[in-house]
Amino acid sequence: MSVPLRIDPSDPTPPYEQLRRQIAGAIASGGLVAGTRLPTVRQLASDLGVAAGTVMRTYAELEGAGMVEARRGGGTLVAAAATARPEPQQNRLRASAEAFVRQARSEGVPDADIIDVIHAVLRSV
Amino acid sequence: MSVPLRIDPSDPTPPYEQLRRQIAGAIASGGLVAGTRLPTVRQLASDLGVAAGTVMRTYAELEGAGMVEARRGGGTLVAAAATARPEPQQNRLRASAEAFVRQARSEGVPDADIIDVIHAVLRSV
Amino acid sequence: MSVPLRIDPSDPTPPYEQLRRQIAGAIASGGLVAGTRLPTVRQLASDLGVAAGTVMRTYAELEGAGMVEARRGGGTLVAAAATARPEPQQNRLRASAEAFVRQARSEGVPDADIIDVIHAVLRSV
Amino acid sequence: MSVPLRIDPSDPTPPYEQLRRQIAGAIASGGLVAGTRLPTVRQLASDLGVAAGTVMRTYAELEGAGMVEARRGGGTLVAAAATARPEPQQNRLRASAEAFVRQARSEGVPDADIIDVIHAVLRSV
DNA sequence: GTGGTCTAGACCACG
DNA sequence: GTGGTCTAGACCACA
Repeated sequence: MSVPLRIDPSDPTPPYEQLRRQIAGAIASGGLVAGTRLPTVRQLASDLGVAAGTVMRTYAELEGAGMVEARRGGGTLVAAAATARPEPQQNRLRASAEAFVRQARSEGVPDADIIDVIHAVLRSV
Repeated sequence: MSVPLRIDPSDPTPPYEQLRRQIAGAIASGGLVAGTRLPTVRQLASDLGVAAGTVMRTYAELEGAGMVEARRGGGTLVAAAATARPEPQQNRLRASAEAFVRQARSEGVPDADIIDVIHAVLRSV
Repeated sequence: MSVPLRIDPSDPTPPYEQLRRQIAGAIASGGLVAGTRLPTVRQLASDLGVAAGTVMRTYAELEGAGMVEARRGGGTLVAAAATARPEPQQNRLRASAEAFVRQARSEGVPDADIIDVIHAVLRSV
Repeated sequence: MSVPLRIDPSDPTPPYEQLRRQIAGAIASGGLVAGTRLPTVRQLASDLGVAAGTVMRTYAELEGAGMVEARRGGGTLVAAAATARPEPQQNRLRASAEAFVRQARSEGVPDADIIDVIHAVLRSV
């Protein structure tokens, strides 16, 4: 299961932070387990269309938080120490749902519409 | 039940945007109903310890999104038509919903549980 | 042929709006074509003798209207899709056009002359 | 031929100035001839949904410019001195067309669309 | 160097 | 008193 990363240029939250949250979230929720190798700085930068410095900063912050370990001579790995054991799927599902709901509400979508769109998607996808 | 607004200085998301999301979320979730009067710009600014211009910008963005209505000399009110929303967001909402649903299904979560968790989150968040 | 921008201090219309109209007009009329790079915020500010924030606001509003695209570290460009415009304005445009046409007709101006004068103005203004 | 006055709350130009321009324009173009009596301050204020002070300021500015004369004991008249003789309709038509085009462009409407909407209106009205 | 945000205080328009 | 704008300068994120 790959972890899809993307940055929204119209979001005032700086790109390095958008990225940090997504990766941190994936680690905390067990989507990324200890020892997993993260993409190269340059690789990820070009994938996302951002400057290398932006990705570097993201990795640096994650390392500062102990969630990631930079190996001398190449490669950034998800840290063993601070990593979460894969949690029961219920919690991950819940976390995803919360993220989705929060975002929708922040865009002014009323609760009723949130429910509607979920039903619509379940029907169509 | 008043709506608690707060700013996290350690969050790289700019204060005006943190505020915007909280108010937008409160309106979308029904925590703030149409016609409710928001705190005055200067009042809220001094409560939060930020400059008046910061709150002004938050209100301005909400007004631009049609969620709020500012009256000169009067205050700032939650807009009556705070539900009708333009196209673009509908598409983004749909895309987010699809991503969420796909992920859940890929983990074997039954549709009924997807709906349940959304309702649970709407109630609790 | 460069586009002369100027601010009239004696005009009660706020400077950021005077500027916005001039640039928007230039784009709409084709005086500024897609991809053209606008002056930097600080450059234009010092040229006009206003604070940088004033120009920033102008650019921000233009970006919100989709007429301009700002790139961090790069400059501010005339947007490629500077033509696709949302609904509401179409209605306002239509209303203005109807008012204009009604007035002209009520004075006995033939349709052909109405068209002629519009073309003449588009050429000269 | 009545002169339609309206204020646009979403226009950053202050209401007293929006009003001033419309009346001044009507006088200059001959739409309002010398001696014509303007509406009462209170009357106009309630018609437009603005405060009386706003209309008072408008009238005061027009009087300062000599375009209008306040009569002791009631009534504001279009001044004889500075008033324009009714101009040939060609010029008035042209002035209206220019105002329409400027507004449309300031909203980002491309020239082609301006022409289109005029044709559409001519067909439908 | 370029866009973007924040501040602190001043002044204006409106009710 | 309430919203809205401007200034002047500082600091941040990005390329």
